[in-house]
Amino acid sequence: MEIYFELVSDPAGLVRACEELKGAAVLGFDVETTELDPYRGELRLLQLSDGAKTKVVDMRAFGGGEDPTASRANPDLAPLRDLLTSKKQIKVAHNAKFDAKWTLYHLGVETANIYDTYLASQLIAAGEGERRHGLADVVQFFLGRTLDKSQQVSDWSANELSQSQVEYAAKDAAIMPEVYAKLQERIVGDGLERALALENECVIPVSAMELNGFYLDVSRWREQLKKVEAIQRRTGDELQSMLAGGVAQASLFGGTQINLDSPQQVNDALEGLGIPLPNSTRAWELQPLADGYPVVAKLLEYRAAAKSISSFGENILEFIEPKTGRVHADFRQIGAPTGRFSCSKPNLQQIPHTEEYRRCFRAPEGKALVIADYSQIELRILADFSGDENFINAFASGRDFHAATAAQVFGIDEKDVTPDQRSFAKRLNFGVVYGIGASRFAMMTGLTQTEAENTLRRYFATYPKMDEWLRNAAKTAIETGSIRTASGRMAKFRFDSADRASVAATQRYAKNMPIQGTSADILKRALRLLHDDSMGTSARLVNIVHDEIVLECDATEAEATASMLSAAMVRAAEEFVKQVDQGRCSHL
DNA sequence: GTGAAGGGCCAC
DNA sequence: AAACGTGGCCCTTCAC
Repeated sequence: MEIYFELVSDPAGLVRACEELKGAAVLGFDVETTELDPYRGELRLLQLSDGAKTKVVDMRAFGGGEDPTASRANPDLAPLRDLLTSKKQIKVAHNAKFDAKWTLYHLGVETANIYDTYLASQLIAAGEGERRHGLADVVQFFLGRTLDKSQQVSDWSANELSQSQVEYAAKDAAIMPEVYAKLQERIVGDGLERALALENECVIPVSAMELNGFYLDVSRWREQLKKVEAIQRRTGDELQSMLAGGVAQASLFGGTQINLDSPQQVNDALEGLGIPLPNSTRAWELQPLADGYPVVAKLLEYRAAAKSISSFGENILEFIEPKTGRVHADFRQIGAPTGRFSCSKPNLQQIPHTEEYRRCFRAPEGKALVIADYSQIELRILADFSGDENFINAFASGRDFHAATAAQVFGIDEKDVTPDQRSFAKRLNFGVVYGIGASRFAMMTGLTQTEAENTLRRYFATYPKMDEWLRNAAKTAIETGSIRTASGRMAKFRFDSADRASVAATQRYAKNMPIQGTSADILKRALRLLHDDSMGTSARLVNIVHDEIVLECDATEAEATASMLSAAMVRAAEEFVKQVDQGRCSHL
């Protein structure tokens, strides 16, 4: 495909180019950079295209470079900024977070009216199969054409870019309006407009969050690490000697050393000691044995320390960006088919919730962290979806939710609920949104199969409409092969109807997906509302953990930021479910 | 050496 | 026939 493009490298040329594109309703948008990380590299080219006319802007000619100071302040770039921030035109980009981050950092502007073809493609696929969502894959799938991406990793730092490089850059932007048209047709056809709007409106908040990064107190972190390392050494030594008796052959070098991190070797050693082994050496299987066998208790102690060292040790410090002194993790907007975010490098969504670890992620001097989470959001969504009066009633303000459930299920007064009964109710409440069955409930509570079945039966008899809703979700999944969240986000699945396990897995997933996915819808909506509300304030998004939002702001604005945050979260939730509490909101 | 698979465990 | 959903990351083991 031959395309018409123009390389723009002077102010007058840029004015003309932007003038030519101003009338288009849809603009393809792409950038080429020397690195993947905006803090590390240079924004080399910026491409915009209405599908017919394509402009490739040589950013180096406008003061571009690794340091964004010059390009951000360059008045010659005003026409480009106007175009990007114009709400009139849809900016179509593939994985727009990437382009948005570079333009945010190097041009100082928030791109408006983003349409992300990567997210759109993911929504349409609805978690189905092995489909890939790279631009070339999407072009192949939706347009039936092959896109050459070989120049993507070429050297974009050269002073003189080759003709094929510039042409590649132009093509990537030029094809976007066409990709947009095809995808949008499917989005509308599949009823995914609202879900995609949520996603597209989230791109800027997420881009900003990644650029903001999260401050980590390195000395507190190392302090904690030292403590755990000492525990690991001590428990490791003790465990070695306790296990020694169970190892068949003693080493020639005195002590018998086994690799404590090898489940296989540990398993053999435990067996040698005559310990009745469960199916695996997983913590929850070993826990019941810990009381009777000190060596098992020691193993669990060692494992906990080893896990902390390996997953939450020195490695996280390597993610601190020297330019900012902060951790800039990678958030995937549709990390799970349910719509949940995932996070990596490092995963800030799996930091242990204990005080020793959380205190390391603090606000820098003069700043404050404001943290808010939804209270029992998934259960509230289930209550709202099912309309079950008894279940909704358990949420009445001032009540202990799990105790209220226990009272209803066991037919007693709330003040007479025993700790055991409350614990059963709590585990049922959590399990029910995952489609728990009697066997699993029996295993986790120690009840017999029959007792577990009876308890479950009593639970669902107490909440008949909830039971009905869950059964109906499972039925819908089997009959239609798909299920949706409140925003219309869809999950498709294939299953083997002859295979009971596969059908059961599909039914469990179908019960959980709309709930988990609606929770994700709500969080995404909250991020957008919050972004708009926080304009002109000191509040900055620094982390999200499924139902929790973490902001950093000037210490003097902590109170105001906390009110703003919970207000935005409540408003977002109310767009999808009727009644919701803002949960806890704290600032430190 | 590199990479996939599997066990294990952190978060919600 | 009995496996409660979604992720990421670490380690060992084993094949290439």
